[in-house]
Amino acid sequence: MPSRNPFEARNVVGRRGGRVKPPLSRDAIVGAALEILKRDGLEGMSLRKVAAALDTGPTSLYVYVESLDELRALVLDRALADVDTSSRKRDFRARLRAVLESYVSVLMQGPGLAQLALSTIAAGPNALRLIERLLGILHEAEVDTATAAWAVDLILLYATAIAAEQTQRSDGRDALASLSRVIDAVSAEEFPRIFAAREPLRSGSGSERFGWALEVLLGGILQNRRG
Amino acid sequence: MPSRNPFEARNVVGRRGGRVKPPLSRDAIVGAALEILKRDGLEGMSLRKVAAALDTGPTSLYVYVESLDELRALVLDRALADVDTSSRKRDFRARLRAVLESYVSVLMQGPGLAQLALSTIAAGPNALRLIERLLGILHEAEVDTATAAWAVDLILLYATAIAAEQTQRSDGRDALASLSRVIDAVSAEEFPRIFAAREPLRSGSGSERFGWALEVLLGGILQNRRG
DNA sequence: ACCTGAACACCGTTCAAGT
DNA sequence: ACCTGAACACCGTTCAAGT
Repeated sequence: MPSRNPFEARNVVGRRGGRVKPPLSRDAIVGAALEILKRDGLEGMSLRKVAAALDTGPTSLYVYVESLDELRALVLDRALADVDTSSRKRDFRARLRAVLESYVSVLMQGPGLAQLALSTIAAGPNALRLIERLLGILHEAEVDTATAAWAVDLILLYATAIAAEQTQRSDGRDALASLSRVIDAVSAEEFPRIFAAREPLRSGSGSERFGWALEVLLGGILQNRRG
Repeated sequence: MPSRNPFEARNVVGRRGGRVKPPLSRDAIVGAALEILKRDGLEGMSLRKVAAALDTGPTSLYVYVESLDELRALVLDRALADVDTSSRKRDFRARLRAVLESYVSVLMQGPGLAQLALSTIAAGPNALRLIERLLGILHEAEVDTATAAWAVDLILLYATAIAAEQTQRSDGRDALASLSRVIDAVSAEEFPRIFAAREPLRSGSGSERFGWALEVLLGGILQNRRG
């Protein structure tokens, strides 16, 4: 008896390009979708492409996934599994920074991931694990629970937005580079302050600005405790 | 001679529902698109719908607009024309808050506007006007130019994200309400800190949190001046 | 229970042809 | 210069039918 179920055989026999066709499953679908998201961006991740990658038709996915929206949420949480929350650095600032840098670097693994994180309120198990860890670090920094709850929201919002800004491109051009060109073209008469600030508006590497912003947020949070 | 150009007549004669069909123009297209965006959200704003609203075919729009991406950027800037930057309140904090509240309320005029602002780096004339004003307010608050440049970025990022979070819905359900349900279901053993913070994580009206976050940002900025 | 093909109601964009 | 119809290469989702 090679298999108890006659249909099972298909999973073994079905091939594409000589490789065995893996059985469909929620996990397989989410994995394939994440790969496509990293490669083709948020708009490029379609149910039809995911289905094609798994050697099946788009309708088959609906057995495992309710809608594209649900798939997007699953993909986001799957990606967040790679966030390293284990930093044991002594200083709580360094710990916070290490965890957030891991989060940002995960979101920057491809175009679309950060955009997905911005347009979806993350609430899967890996998002919860990250939130739990950030709450813990703020607790060690003697931030009360009520303040920490709002602070985590603010910090994650910022980190996500940074990652999105950094990976954003429109029409294949780097979006920040386009902004830079607009700023350079501003007239001193119409927008004197932008003109005066045109250097710092464009300057600073991603991580420089990230570090500064983290100090701003942390400083502001510590001095605005609600508890 | 009723008209110098025989084709001109079409604009006068062409009607739909008894109303005169307005001539196509960049402005008309952007205006129609903004209306649809406010009603149907970002994904609902399609070139084909805009064309239909203007009683023409989708291909006609390409005479005035390069792509959907360009149209989106134009629509965002058109919406930002409604931002009131004229506050003359005495306290610079109150001034900053008034301008940002106007910005957020504009983005909350419908679903999709805030989402659009998050996914597009705003660089049109109305975005520049807003940035100019914020730089001015920070200057009055004695923030140096270099710090102000980064600070405006941070503040706008936050305000935009708040508006997006607040107007976001997935599958017709309020997205924040969904999150609230997830938090309520969290186990005290697996995620003790989230469990402990479940009240404040959900609590606070939009404007309460907005006010707090603004104090955090401003406090942090004032104590982290780079100049 | 799982998978499929066909169909429906949409998309953005291009291109050749018209006025 | 402006506008159009037809066509191309895509979408998400549903439904009836298959194993």
